[in-house]
Amino acid sequence: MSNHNSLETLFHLVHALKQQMHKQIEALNLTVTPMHVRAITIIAEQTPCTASDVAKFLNRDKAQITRLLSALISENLILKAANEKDKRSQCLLLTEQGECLLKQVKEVEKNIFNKMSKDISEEKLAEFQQMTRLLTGNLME
Amino acid sequence: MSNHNSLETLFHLVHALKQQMHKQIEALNLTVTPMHVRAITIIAEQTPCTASDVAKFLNRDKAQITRLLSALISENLILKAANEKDKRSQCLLLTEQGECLLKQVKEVEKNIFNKMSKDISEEKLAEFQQMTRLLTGNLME
DNA sequence: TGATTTTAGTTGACTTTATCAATCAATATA
DNA sequence: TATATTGATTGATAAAGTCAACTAAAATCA
Repeated sequence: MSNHNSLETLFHLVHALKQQMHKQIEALNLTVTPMHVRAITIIAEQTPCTASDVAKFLNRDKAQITRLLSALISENLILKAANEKDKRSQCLLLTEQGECLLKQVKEVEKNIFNKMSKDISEEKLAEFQQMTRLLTGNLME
Repeated sequence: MSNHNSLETLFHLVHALKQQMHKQIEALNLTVTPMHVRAITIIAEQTPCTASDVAKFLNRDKAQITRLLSALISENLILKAANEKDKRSQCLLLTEQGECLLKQVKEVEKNIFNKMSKDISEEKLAEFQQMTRLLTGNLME
């Protein structure tokens, strides 16, 4: 496995993923972006969840997260509630509209996952994910 | 392997890759971007190579490729030569400066690859790449 | 052969993603 | 108590990306 080809192979896969996600989200006439989707999912799955949590999970700059969350608030998909533990931060919550969107998005992700993993065994997929995590861990040391 | 986690896992890996690449390119005081690097590598490895070839290889829009190549020409990293087979297109070639950059970039990629694959067998890596290609193929059908 | 369709490359306009720097206030640490 | 760190915001800017429209060359069709 030569180094250039392996890196390029991964870039290709993720690019294909993003294109597929874009296509299916668009087909549902949803106006959210991939990063919106990811943020909403994180907020739905972590409790409590602050901007800092999202930034850490995604390993992104605080500035980007602030803007991303601000957009989601504007779209009435999430809201901020005071964090009793820390006056500097706010807890993020999905609105009803956000919950509704999350359901649609989950469906999209399922479709994409099924398409991607067609004819591939659960075992192989589990191995693949394990390897992905290993590689990521190595890179982040 | 749940669908959301698997997609997220891949995004994390590629994000880590890009960050690592950025860090190492910056450390060499090179002013190129990741896409510059990828384009230069493609041009070096395909003969003949036209803008259309690059766009197809990367599965990107022609507009982006035109701009990318234009930037590389401005930086004197590549040049265009008439394509005798088709008056509409031009063959892309690396300049000496481009060749020099390519060598540095190859070193960066090798470092990243070695870091990423630390303690992982060649066999496992080959399997991983094979799987990556399968998944990409499924998505692009 | 001429008409029509497709393709290579360019430009315009706009969107999405992303980071560094600076700042202020709250919290943690020495 | 003084100092350092952290949460969030804003400014400024860069990189990556796409759709649309266009022109000219090439391919295809009748």
